[in-house]
Amino acid sequence: MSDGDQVTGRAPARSKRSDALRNQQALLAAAAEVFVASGVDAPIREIAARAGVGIGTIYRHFPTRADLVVAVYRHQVEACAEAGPALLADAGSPFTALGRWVDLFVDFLVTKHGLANALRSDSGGFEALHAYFLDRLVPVCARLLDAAADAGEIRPGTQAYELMRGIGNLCAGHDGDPRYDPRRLVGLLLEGLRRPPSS
Amino acid sequence: MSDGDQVTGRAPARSKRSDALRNQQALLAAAAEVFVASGVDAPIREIAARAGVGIGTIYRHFPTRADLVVAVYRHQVEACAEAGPALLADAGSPFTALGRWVDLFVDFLVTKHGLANALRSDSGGFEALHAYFLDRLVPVCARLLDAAADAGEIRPGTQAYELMRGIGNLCAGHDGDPRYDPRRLVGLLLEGLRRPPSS
DNA sequence: TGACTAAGCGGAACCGTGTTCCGTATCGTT
DNA sequence: AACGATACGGAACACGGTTCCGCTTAGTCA
Repeated sequence: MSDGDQVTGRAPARSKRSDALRNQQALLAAAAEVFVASGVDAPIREIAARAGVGIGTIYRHFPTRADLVVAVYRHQVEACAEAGPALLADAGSPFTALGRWVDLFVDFLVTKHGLANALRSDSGGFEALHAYFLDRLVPVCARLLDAAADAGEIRPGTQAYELMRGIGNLCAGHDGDPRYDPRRLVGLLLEGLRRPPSS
Repeated sequence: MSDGDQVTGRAPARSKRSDALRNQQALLAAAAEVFVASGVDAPIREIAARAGVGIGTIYRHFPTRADLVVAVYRHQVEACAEAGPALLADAGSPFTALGRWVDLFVDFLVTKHGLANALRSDSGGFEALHAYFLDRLVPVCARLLDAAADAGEIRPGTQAYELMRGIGNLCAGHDGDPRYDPRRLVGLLLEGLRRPPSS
């Protein structure tokens, strides 16, 4: 890990210099994009270029590839968690918010997917991350679902864990096969969640 | 595939020149050794060096890594199959023959292990290979078991498929962890097969 | 047997990645 | 403003895959 906290703690930003912090953020964002576009095996240089930093910088912040992947993972979980309430407040309707949120969640899953490979050998740190991810996101999703249900936009009674699990499974087989677009199916799933027009 | 036959056929050695054939054999043997020692991701150069040929030669015979791995796989199955009767004839006792044969079989399994990875994407050719391997080897093992049982060296009634499956499973978790030596356990398994001294 | 041809060989050279290292730029402080 | 610590960038190196081409040699034919 490049910063000093455990999975359960918040990022302490223990850094000294402002530019270092800026670069770290840029790197996390760039890596997330590149991972989505090219998988976790994307060339380091590509990530550095996208972030607008040198190669040395990336190695200073994240000595190993696993460090970077884990950091992105946590960053994405955080972003997802924080985006929930924000979307609820900003988007036109709870259902729209839910839709946007699910989109972020899918981004996250795609990134997460190669992660299992990148972390083989990394002892049991993987399970801890997974638990963290569930603890953090299920409540957020639940709140979005509740809001949409309260607004009468979707049928009530859907369980957040179940929905997230379903989305996760839809994203699982994703191997770059152009014939299989998980996002399309997830969209369908959401559509199916809609309350049937009150007959 | 570099030679032109299917899984079910014998190697046709359709080549024209003798040295080409020799090199192909040397390459198969060398690759098998290197795969056992360093896994299927071993550098091409290392295999070429071990076989005493140039890099170009390896690429001419086996254009892709999968080609080489498949060829080694089939070569090993063949070697295993042919070694059975030979060992039975040469070794002192059927049990010794069985022991030696199992040793070869383990070599094969270790090689085979990384194979699944190397063949992802290679359509369903993998299942065909697996079926071929079972068809070819189960009878050989069965004959060794029968001979040893007839000689009173092991308890009768052991099923070849079951034994092979068990050995396969013992070799499965093999990740280069020095604390886990499949061969040791397989030895134990064989020892357990021995007929208890007729009480 | 010797000349000839093309199959086959070796490995230098090239490319794309990961990784290291150090001179330079920048930040924050005094 | 000056200065030391910190961080930055990217050239340089290491390493493995892949290509390509001049040389060697097996096999043939007279």
